[in-house]
Amino acid sequence: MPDLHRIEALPRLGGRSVLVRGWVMTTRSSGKIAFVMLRDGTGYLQVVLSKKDVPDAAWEAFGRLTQETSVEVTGLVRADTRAPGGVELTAADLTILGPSEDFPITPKEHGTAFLFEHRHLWLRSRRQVAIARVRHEVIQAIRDFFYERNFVLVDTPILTGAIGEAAGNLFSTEYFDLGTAYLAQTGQLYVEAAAAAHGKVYCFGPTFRAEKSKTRRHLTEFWMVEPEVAWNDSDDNMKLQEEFVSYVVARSLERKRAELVDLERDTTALERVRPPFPRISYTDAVEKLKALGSDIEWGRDLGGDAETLLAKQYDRPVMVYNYPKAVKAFYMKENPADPRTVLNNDMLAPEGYGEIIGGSQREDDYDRLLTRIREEKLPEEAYSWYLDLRKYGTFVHAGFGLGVERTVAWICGIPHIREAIAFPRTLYKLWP
RNA sequence: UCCCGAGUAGCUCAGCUGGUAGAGCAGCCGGCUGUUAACCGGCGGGUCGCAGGUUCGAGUCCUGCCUCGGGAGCCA
Repeated sequence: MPDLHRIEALPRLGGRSVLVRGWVMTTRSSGKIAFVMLRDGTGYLQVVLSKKDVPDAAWEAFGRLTQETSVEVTGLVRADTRAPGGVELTAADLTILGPSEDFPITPKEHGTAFLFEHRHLWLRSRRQVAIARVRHEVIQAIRDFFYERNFVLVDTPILTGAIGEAAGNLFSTEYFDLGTAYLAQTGQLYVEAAAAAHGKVYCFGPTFRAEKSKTRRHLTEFWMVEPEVAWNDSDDNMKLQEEFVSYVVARSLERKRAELVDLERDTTALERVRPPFPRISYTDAVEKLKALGSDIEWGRDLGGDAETLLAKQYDRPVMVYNYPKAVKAFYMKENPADPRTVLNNDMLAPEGYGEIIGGSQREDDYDRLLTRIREEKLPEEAYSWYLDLRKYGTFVHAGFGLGVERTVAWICGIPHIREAIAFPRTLYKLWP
């Protein structure tokens, strides 16, 4: 029997006899000649069977092929312009390895509810395979970016005591004799501690939000990468963000172009994603939005509609900085030039994908931070270790969080964030 | 929590002002030696989300409930 090869290797094996294993996507036949579209995870291959050239058992097996049957095929690799992909396999033999009865996901249309009920099987479809591979590249690019710049990865806890922001939107669980533990909604406070140890750090892991959000931009469990850099101010922070996002997009274009083409993504929109990104202050953004007909008022956070409207004015991600203090988290540093605002910024992706980054320079003054904790009526004791960071050699520092699924959804050009993760967790989806 | 929308065959949907439930795909049988979501002919397939009400008669009208989708709020 010939050697086993993956479909991705076949274009280089023209004229050779090979063994391929995979799953049947579709079959077609015209009486005495038959076609099988096969996938093995590395690619897609058309197999051609001619009744007179294969054993009777193989021809009979073809008749029993159904969608997603796993098979073993031997044959001759041949270039052929009639084959999708340009290469096909002229079968010498075909054996069924695992039958597949009534595969639920047919080549026709399905609704999203049905598809997510069958997410474990939907993952096999061509489109979902392409998205997963772009995600894989995005994550690898994230790690490479920080590795190349000598950031240290620090894994932050998923189980935490009362910390972060208000506890109402956190998942909770009993934790031995210590009372209630919460699932982390950010690793930021911990990376701030680690930044004083290593200078440049990041954490990367799952985050949990118990918000009852039902939108195409929200998940209850999502992946977030959060760099934190000692001695960076808000301007440095924004500079890092635009370099970072440009790097991730460029890597996706460079190494996953075929997948983006599969997804019918307009890659010219991604080619434009290079520094510098436009920057606009919150105050100027409000004026601009008003001129565009929005009913936004200074002091309110930007809603989804306002974000989309603003982002549409630019051909690459836009950074909005210095929001009103009242609508932002306690740990953000007050803007010395305008104490009504803080030194923060959001990055809005183009094409309506919304906020992919939220970041800020952190409050590094002990007394002001304590005042803010008290103003927000947060449990002071729980933040004693966080306050310690300002007590022992306080330092200017800034960081941000990037949502992986939102970024992947934007790069892929898919309408819903749920498709950007293998097994999404949403308000009504805990299975499969 | 609030506001919209949708539940009819395995799937996607149509079903008008109330009058005996339909199509395409999938499945099964047959045909075809180059198909590209192949095509052609045939066959089977239904508690119309649930409960109640109006009516001679309800998939269709009314009330309540359930489930799901989108959006608001919150955020990545």
